[in-house]
Amino acid sequence: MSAEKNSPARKLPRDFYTRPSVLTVARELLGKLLVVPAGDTRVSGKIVEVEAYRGPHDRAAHSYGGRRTKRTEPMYGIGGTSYVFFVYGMYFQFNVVTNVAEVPHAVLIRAVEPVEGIELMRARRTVRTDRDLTNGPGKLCIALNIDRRLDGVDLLGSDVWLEEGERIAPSQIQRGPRIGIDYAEEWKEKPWRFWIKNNPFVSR
DNA sequence: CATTTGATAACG
DNA sequence: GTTATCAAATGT
Repeated sequence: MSAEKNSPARKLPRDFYTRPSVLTVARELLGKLLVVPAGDTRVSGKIVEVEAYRGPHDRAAHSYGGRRTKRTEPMYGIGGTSYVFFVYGMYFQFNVVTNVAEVPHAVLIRAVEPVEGIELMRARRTVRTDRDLTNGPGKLCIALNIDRRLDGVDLLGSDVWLEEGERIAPSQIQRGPRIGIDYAEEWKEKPWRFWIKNNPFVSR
């Protein structure tokens, strides 16, 4: 496993992230592999559910209205930067920043399917079934050990990154409204959540 | 349905 | 500086 530990050849390139449409990037993130190294091994998961946030216009985005604080700063970085934030007093959420610098768009990773390091995930999460390991945005952060230390890091670096994965046919992709943003008025109905049809690891 | 705390905005 | 409000969720 150490031979491909950091497999740079499969890492998604900068221009995957800097494209202008956050919706396109969100859709194409499905099937990709999210990797977080753990010592000499890797813990990873296939992305099966995402949501796009398109600030400053999107009322649901933390960058709504151009809000720029210490917390939201990473969103203004270049595409391919990570944005990890803390919510509800106990959970982290992992996001991939898209577009060019100064345009605060991001994609929230809502669920992944465990691929590598499943034993480590089980140790970190104490749940009955493997299905509950990573089927939610807060859960996957615990399973993959994603926290504040990964906020604002470069996804082309070696702390956390994304790799080429399975190609998902357009017919296998479903879309619908985002979750947990009841305060976002007309923006809450935008169908900016994408997931892989029938995948058991999509959040409930 | 209770939980739990950092970030943020609104004060003064 | 201090205080009040609330949040891209989860476990039960």
